[in-house]
Amino acid sequence: MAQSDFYTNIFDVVRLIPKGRATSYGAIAKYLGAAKSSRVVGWAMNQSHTLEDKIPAHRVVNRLGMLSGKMHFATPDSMQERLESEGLVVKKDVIQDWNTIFWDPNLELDY
DNA sequence: CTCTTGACTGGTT
DNA sequence: GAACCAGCCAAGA
Repeated sequence: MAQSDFYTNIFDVVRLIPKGRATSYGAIAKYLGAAKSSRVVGWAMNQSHTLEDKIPAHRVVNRLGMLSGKMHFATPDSMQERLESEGLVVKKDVIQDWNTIFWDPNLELDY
């Protein structure tokens, strides 16, 4: 692979996020066995826009359900727009009912 | 090669 | 409860 396996795994998990749900950087990192490398997950998202295969990075937010990376999208509003179009409720850059929307790969997926 | 920064998180103060 | 600090890892200057 061009990128390290860690990066590939990150993108793979993000693509598996069901529509109408979202997860956090830490959850992905933890799923990959690197709970303390959440920053790298964020960095991977930053790289995602350079990839040929675009990934639903808008479904990945910080642990508070806040759209921390919205400013890195083409337009800051595109992230919220996408989430809302998928049935999520976003208010003030924060996903409402985050506890319900949260999709934990550690619970939903299995190696 | 060294230093800084960052789409994070958890623990302290 | 907001603010600050430390750890972790990759990329850019």
